[in-house]
Amino acid sequence: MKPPIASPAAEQTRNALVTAALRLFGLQGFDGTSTREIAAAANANIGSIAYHFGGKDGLRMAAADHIVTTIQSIAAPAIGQIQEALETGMSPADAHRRLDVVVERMVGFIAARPEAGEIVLFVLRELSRPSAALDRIYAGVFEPVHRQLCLLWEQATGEPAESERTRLTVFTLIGQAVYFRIGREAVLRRMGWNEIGPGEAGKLVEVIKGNLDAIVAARRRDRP
Amino acid sequence: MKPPIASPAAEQTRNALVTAALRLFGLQGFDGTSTREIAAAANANIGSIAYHFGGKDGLRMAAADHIVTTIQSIAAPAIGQIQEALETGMSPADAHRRLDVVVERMVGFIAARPEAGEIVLFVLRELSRPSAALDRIYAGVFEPVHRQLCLLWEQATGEPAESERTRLTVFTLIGQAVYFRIGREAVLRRMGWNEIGPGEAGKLVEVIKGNLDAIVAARRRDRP
DNA sequence: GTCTATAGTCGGATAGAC
DNA sequence: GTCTATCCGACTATAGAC
Repeated sequence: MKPPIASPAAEQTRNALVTAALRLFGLQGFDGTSTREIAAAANANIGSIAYHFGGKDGLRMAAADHIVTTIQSIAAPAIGQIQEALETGMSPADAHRRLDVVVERMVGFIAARPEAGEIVLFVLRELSRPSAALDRIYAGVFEPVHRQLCLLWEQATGEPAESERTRLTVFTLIGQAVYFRIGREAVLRRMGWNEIGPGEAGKLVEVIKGNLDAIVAARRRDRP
Repeated sequence: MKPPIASPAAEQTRNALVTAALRLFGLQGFDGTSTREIAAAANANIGSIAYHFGGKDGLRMAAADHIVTTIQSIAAPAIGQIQEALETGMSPADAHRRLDVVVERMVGFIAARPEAGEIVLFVLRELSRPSAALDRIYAGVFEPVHRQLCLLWEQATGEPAESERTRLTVFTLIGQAVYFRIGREAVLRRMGWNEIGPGEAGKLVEVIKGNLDAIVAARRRDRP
């Protein structure tokens, strides 16, 4: 637990530890990372981990919380805007356009942005080996974002937001983006790329947006 | 290295170790799994790991090789059949139908089959932290399968198999399936499912096949 | 081929000095 | 609050008995 009154120096140590832990856990996994390594990367002392977080597990939870607040602060304006539009009503074309924008942002964030990469990798590791940290991330990020997208999908296609098909379809959209992070190594080799930078990310966005457009159009044809 | 002449008992120990290692590495990661644990799961002795594989790393390579031969034996007939059809020529509709079948198989394999789950998890861990083991898996499984799919895609849509867009599109297809393994925990929670069994897998197949149909149709419209 | 014993390393946690 | 020293447990690898 965080002490009630924290000096600026203490807060700085805390932040450095959380940041380093997030990066190293994401890159090497929880088991693959030692507290000594984290302390060294944060220019902090090993003992400070126990002091600030009670131990390695506490540091994992703190990293998860950090992710939740980070993403929420990034996504809050976008979600608010969508929420507002949902309440005042929007046309299917408008919803479709907003979906395009979301895909663009999501692909850029997940597949290409290096700072975001740490977060994505951390979350993926939590997904593959769920711990208490995942519960917070799921409740704070995953579920609300997925729900928003389902609502947008309903506006764009007319399919009920909470229908099984809609929820699964939204997962397939997310999956297309996520794969370019997960399978990055295979993608790089097969494409002959050295990295997924802005240029490559643009190509991914184009393809995934093309897929989205095709799927939305087909679904809309199903419900005239 | 495998000794030149192996008794049946030795071979059995070897196999038990590789099988156990594959499962545990996939579930817990390489660092998260101890050789003691593997030996116990295989009903073998700790020393036998050093004897048969030289050490923990050798066991990882052996597990990778096991995956390659397993998948190749499963996929060989399907690939041969496609290869044959490619040589004698096939209609776009025929190619599209074959793509549907591939998606069905792939989703069933990746997302639902429990025995396959071990393999998928192992591969995903290798992708996120590439080692020499990944090289074999990539060359033996990944690259050839992806290449086949690109050829099928060309037959179905008319887009060149090795164009950037085709290769990326095939990755988005794979990504849709893979995500249901990676993000399984999030999917289960959001869908209110307890597992991804045959029933759930059927729903995934339906959605992903629907997506595939929509994308293929759109691409074909682009090249009349 | 299989197993036991052991050497050597590294990890997380803690107590106590400052 | 920060840092050092240290304990104790767990791990891999190896040597040698059988």
